[in-house]
Amino acid sequence: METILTMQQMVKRSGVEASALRYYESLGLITAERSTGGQRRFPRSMLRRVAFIVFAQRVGLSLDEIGRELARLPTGRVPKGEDWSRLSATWVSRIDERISELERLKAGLDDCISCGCLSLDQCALSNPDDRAGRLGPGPRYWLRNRTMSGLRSK
Amino acid sequence: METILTMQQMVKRSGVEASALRYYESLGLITAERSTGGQRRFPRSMLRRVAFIVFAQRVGLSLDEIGRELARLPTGRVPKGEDWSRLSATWVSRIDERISELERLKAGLDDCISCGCLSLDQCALSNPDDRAGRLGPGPRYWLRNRTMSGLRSK
DNA sequence: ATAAAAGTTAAAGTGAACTTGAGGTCAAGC
DNA sequence: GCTTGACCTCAAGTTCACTTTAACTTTTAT
Repeated sequence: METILTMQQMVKRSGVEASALRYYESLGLITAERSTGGQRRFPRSMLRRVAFIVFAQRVGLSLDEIGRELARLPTGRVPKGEDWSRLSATWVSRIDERISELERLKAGLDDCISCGCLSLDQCALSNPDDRAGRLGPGPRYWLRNRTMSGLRSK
Repeated sequence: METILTMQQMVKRSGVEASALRYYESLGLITAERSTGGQRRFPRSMLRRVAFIVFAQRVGLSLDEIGRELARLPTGRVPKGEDWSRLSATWVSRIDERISELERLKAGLDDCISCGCLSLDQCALSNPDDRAGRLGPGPRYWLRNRTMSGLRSK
């Protein structure tokens, strides 16, 4: 178990491509030391940071949000388990929200799609007012807020 | 209840912006008659088609997939409730998959993030091999397949 | 008859999260 | 010492699902 990893080792162990890791570094989500020749040398702790990023993305956070979360980690020392779990504590409600939306959609498959109510006027699931109220400027944003990221609405 | 709708009426009743409706038409997801002057005139049945599109997006399908679904509708007659529900029948399993992923993520918040296992090597939730096997060419696609659209894997 | 509102097209722009390419440098093994 | 594979930077390209803009034409209401 080396305590310092090269780019390739990071890629292998995290499953995240080099280009993505460089991109994350450019956003300040991760950091790396440099060899005398200017190549990246990652402390092992970065592996966990990358894991957190991947995990958070699956939960539905944008890299921007992830950056803000990571900023709340203690500086100057390697974060401990409890530091990480403090961050992810707020995710549970987001996950629950998205799950319940999916449950509603599932229920709506029969109730709403197969019956005549999918005229958009009467259906609670795809009610334009409902949508307009909750979702702001159109389906693009609505999708970003509700389906794609799924958990970003507040 | 007019049987033919103008653009504005479509927008009002569907909650989907005119630019999006034009875009959908350009993709062949919806169609429209034209007035003598070249303006779009939508049959009422298009409202339901748009509703289906919106619904399907919430479930997590891409417009491309939605197009393929819509292609399975009967041509030559206005689709009935059962036609629609036949299409959406396959979604239930996709929704269930995504829900159970979210459940796993939720469980992982404590099990995986806060403990030491989030070194990516031992953790089943963010195991690179697991990911690599399921997700193909990297996190970008992985995110498309699993988080963003959530339900597209087969 | 005319003004205002609504609609048209085609092309370019947007934002997120990367990826790709060009043109070079670094490090390890023989 | 040299080759080979890994690595570097910076800029531009990609995908998706739209939106915006510009320059015009239709429809509707007065």
